[in-house]
Amino acid sequence: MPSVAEILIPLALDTPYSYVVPAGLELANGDVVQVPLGPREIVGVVWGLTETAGGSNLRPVTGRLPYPPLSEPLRSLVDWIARYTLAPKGSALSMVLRLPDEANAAETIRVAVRITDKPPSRPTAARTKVLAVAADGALRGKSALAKEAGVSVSVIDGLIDDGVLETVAVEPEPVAPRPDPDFPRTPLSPAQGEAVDELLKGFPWHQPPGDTEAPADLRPVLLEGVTGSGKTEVYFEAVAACIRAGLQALILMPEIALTAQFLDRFAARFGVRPAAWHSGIGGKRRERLRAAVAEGEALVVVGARSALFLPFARLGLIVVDEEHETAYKQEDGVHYHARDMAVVRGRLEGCPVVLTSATPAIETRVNAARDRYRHVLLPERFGGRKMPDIAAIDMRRDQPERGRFLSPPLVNAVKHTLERGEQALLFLNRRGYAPLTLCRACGHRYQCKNCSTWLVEHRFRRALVCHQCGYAERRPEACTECGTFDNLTACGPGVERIAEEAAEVFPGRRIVVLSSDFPGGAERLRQELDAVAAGECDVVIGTQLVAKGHNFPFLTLVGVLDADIGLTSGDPRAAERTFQLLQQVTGRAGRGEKPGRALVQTYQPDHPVIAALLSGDAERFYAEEIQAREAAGLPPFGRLAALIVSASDRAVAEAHGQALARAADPPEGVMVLGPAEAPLALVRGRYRFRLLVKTERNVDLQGYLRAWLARGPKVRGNVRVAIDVDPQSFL
DNA sequence: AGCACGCCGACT
DNA sequence: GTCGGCGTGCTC
Repeated sequence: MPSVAEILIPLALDTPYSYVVPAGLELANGDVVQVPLGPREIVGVVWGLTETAGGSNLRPVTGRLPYPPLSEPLRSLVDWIARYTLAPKGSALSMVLRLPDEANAAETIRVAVRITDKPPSRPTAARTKVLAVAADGALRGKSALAKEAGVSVSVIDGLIDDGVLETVAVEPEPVAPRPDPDFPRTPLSPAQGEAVDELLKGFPWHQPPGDTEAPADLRPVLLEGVTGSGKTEVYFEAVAACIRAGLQALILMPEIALTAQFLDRFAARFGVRPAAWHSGIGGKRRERLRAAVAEGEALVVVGARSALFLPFARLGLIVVDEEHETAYKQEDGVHYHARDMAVVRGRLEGCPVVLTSATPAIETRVNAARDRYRHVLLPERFGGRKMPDIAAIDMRRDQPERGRFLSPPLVNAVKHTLERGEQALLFLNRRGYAPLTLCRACGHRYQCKNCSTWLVEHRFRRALVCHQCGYAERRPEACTECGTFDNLTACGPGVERIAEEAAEVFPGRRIVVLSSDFPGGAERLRQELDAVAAGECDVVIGTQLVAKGHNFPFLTLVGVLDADIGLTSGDPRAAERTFQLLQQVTGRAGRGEKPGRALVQTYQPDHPVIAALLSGDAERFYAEEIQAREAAGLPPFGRLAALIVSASDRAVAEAHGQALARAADPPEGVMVLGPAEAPLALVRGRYRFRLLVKTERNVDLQGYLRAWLARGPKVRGNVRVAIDVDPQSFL
């Protein structure tokens, strides 16, 4: 009887394909194989094996590939994610199986040169310069040496040919140096020590001293502690314990937080920087790290959400840092939330999962409150540092002049801060100069021609820009609608406009604007962040990116320019988002010795979000918000989903979306909310139309959505429908 | 994801 | 007349 293998192929296919296993080939589930598919050969994974009677007309498996097989938990994760997200199984597999693309296998050349005792046969000026540098006998990379000597690489090559320099093959830089769990570290505070004990309690690989048979508790743990309470040091101890137990640990971080600062902090605890995994690491290095993970060599991996799909050999712990971060949401291809998938992977691997945050997501808080998750609290800042003092500036009373956005009390506070030689941050979560441009003559508002959003003026670039799809046009001199000359007006402030105002109000001060569109790109932005952290700037004007990642030790005053932004956005998570963001950004004040101060400009100081922020009473905010959600049947008590219809043609996307809406026929407990607030967006060359659905908790959302799709207009090749279960953003 | 087949418009 | 755009369907 021939063996038949079910092979899952990492393409948008729902089911595995069957192949005959040729005689002499032993296959097991999870093996990585090559199979013919149409005219080509492709990589797949053994998803099942059967014995079948009768000669079949199936094509044979070409052979097994020399990669570690996918473990059972990882295969279950693929199945689980495909089921939960309604994505084709093959698509889910493709997140796990990113095998080497030979194309970009280039790694920086691993050849170093060293001086020999042979003198150059023909000394030239350039050669002398090189020899002066190389005289110390140290090993250097070819290009590094050329650069240091100020000559071109060909001079070095000439010297190698001449025998003056010798080449030495260099061991590739280790991808995964071994962290030392017992590296000397600064002692923990008593509160931290207690949190560590509490955290480890119940971890299956942890034996509490003196307690021989403590029952394992595999519930995920929410590690909650205010900004500056030292959560990181606490979970580092869990990582250390995990390494001592001979297991691997994964630390997930939002992409933005994966900074040199964090890696250094890790190095201070463990002696070496951890292996880092993110979209930027490519080629050979990526493959070597992957292999090191699969062999259990890499003990700790710090990575962005895609690290969740690495083939760990012995996973012992997953930490999700800043678990409330929206960056954990994957919004294209397979839509998933990395925090939740981490919890699933932990369950499948039988390993503990720790979620950390100063401002947990509502759903995580609810899970903790209902004992689905354990809850470990760090209520105080580390080392007796005080929480910043937060006060409101009521904009109805302390109005700035017309056309200005900084209120007099805030200006004064900044001036005093600067006089003391300290830093101030003005926070406004709006890039560009002005969020809306309109014509004074005819009232025409400039809108993106792709998306349903206003165009944002970027004065520096002299352009109107769509923040959804990146569409940009030159800011017109005359209204494109009525032709009136020079009569466009900028409505509302963005960070650029605040910078303009700050330059007038704080003359002679060094002012920097930090936003994700920083001129010169991500690398320049990173340098600028470092410069700010080093105190080389007086006033920082920043968007939400300053709320995360970097610490600014000289910062003692935070001014929130418009705390009310986002409270009226129509997003069911608006209150939660705003609270988290403001809590994080005001928490930046006073990281150094000095206690910090935050001033919050608002038109509605009595709004529950603002009031909770001012009083520092996060508990009250969570309690009220949870109650409101429950009453409205919103997540985490009900569920939300979006159907995302996409097509390369705007009209097609829209028409198909509307047709789908008409075919909804919702049963009891399901509400089709209709198109999202700004339903249309252009994403990567395709128009997306978003339809929102809300269900009560006990409704089978997956089943309903499947039925709906089956009933709706037939999905043709150019139109695609994706399902985003519990979407995190409605903008 | 590729790749082929097929149907339409615009070129030597 | 054909070249080539892309929409459509198929791959065990």
